[in-house]
Amino acid sequence: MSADAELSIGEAAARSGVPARTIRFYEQAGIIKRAARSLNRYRRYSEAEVQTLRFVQRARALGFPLKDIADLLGLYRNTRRASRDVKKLALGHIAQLDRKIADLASIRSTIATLAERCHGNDRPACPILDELGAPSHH
Amino acid sequence: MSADAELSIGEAAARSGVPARTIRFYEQAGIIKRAARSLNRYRRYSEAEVQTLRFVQRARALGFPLKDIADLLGLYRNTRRASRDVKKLALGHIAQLDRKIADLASIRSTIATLAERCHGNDRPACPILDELGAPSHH
DNA sequence: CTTGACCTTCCAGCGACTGGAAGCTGCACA
DNA sequence: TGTGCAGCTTCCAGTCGCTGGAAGGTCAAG
Repeated sequence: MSADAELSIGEAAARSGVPARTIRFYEQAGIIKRAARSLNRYRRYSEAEVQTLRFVQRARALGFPLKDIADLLGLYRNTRRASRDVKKLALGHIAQLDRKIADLASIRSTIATLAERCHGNDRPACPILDELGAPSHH
Repeated sequence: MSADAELSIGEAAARSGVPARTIRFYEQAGIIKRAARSLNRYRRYSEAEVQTLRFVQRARALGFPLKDIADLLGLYRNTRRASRDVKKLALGHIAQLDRKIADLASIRSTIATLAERCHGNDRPACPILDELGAPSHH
């Protein structure tokens, strides 16, 4: 039950994998609570807070925006949450990802087609530039 | 051969599809040249400049960063360019896109797996939060 | 003569950091 | 005791590609 705050920000960074600067940023951004301070005004962290930092880090690695992560943390800490709410956030994020992937794939395919048709030699003729400069042929 | 600068920024915006604000931004960012001004200091655009704006717009729609677009515009205007240089830019961009798409797809798959295992009901048990909060099981 | 649409400039914010500057603090070593 | 350096503090600025707002000048119509 030790809620002791024994770690410096650098130690919390090392243990959590979140850079010290980013920890300060998350505090400033309101994602995590203001850290406790020791007499010299240095931030102090408990293992529980390191745990929270790891949570944030994993959620970021899954591409969740910080706003969603704040919500996820709230749900995480709320033992009376409904898993429905968590799933809703996840599915929303998946939908976002699908949209982005589809956009990028479409772009990729367009450029790839153009690039295939470009000789890529020392002469100027180039279907890529032709397409970009096309006088509104649609 | 008319290099007449007869259009206001609003008209150039309407003809090119690039918002007036964005045209000013492109000028400020050095993507396009400083526009000519009429007596009242309003910007004036020729059809050729509208053409350039469309070029930028199409390149943006293909996800090229503005830096690359500046280069592409240079190549576009240089009739002695080598198509090799254009293709190189395009292939570099494709590589970028592929990396991004792979990242997003991997994330998507991870979240989807987690979400499938989440009941999404009114009870708190949730594999998504379990995974995010896992105490460094690796 | 006033209204309203257009144009001008500059400043700020988005998201999620990251880097730098300037200044304290703490600890090891001579 | 000094000295050096790592680590901590704060705040400001930059990234990328816009977009919004404020405060003001200009112009044509009613």
